[in-house]
Amino acid sequence: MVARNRLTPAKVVDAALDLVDEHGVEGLTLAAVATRTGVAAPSLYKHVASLAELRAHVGVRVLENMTEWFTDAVLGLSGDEAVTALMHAYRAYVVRHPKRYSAVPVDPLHDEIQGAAGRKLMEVMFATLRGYGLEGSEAVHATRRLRVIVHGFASIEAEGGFGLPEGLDDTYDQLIRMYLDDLRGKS
Amino acid sequence: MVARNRLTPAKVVDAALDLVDEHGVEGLTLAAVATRTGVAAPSLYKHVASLAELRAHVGVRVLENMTEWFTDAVLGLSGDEAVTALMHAYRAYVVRHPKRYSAVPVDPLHDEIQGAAGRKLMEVMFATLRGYGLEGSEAVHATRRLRVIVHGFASIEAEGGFGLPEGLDDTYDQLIRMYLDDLRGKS
DNA sequence: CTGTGAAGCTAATGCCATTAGCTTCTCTCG
DNA sequence: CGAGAGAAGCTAATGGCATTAGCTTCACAG
Repeated sequence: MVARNRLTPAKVVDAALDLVDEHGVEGLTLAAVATRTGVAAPSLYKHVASLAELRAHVGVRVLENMTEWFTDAVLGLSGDEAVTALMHAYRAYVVRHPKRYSAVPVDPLHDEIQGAAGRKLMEVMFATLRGYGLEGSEAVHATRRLRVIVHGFASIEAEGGFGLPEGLDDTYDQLIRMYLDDLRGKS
Repeated sequence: MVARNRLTPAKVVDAALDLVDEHGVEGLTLAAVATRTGVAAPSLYKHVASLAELRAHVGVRVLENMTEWFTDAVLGLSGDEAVTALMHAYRAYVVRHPKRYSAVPVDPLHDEIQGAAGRKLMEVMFATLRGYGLEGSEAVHATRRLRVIVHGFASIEAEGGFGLPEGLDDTYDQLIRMYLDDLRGKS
């Protein structure tokens, strides 16, 4: 029998993610996680090596969540439809969880803990561009351009960086069209 | 006569900016600024209200610096030449000062301290697009798209977010061309 | 020559992460 | 059934940091 109220690394990350969603990255503190999980702060070290590591695991959780969400969004679609769906899904995720998105480091690829999760997310983007007949570095460039657009827009919107939210839907539609035209123009 | 070794708010921000450049935002601590300015930590409060305020002032400094740099870059140019110069200047600034760029909040527009500096920077972008005959909200959208691209690329590059730096120049050139084509297509 | 205000200092508080070392509980194996 | 080992939790202690309070000093103005 597994004990009932036992804390696990997963539960610690759950609590941490909730804190990030509610109060942003600055709100993620071991003291707060301890309170929320009903445990003394030093006890957390039985499940997590440090605050830094906990932050990394939260990042993994978010990256995996995004990957799942985006995969669902593009399943069964291809070409412009798939790209459009992916871009809308990306924005929708960030609008729904703005603080969470701001907490994910932009450079997960070289991180020991987050590397795999980051690469999987990139894979989804890369795969979505299949069918455009891009070869070698062309595909890499196209993926990068896509990432620049979705991340650029999302990170600004997540932090309220556009003045008024007036017409943001239009701006995003224009970005999507710009990207699709660009893909087409290079074929 | 003004005393020689007197600390001033400006000197405090100087030291803070150096710390950010060297060790990133996390490295910006009042204790470190105190050491670097040769003063006891509490003495800083004679010049700065809090660590948060100091961070905001560092942000202002960077925004002003960027504005100056970009203004120089586009002076005397117009149309595609001006846009290209602005985009290259943006990337060049961030490559030269990556940690500094990461320290600037993405939402300076609504901040009491940084609002004016943020708006001036946006003004430069907006003005660079003069001459394309964009009317009303068209100009707003075009400015936003430009910002999305330059910020998206720069923030990823600044944190080493692209896998290898292979071919990043090409990727950026493609983004510039994409944006220019987009501007042209809408005229 | 004096006194006032700014700039600096030391002492103290409180929050947080992290470490050390002890206790307790649970499951496994004899 | 009965240890005993290992995991998970706890309290106490340390050290870094921001911030506040209240004192001292010093340059300058009158």
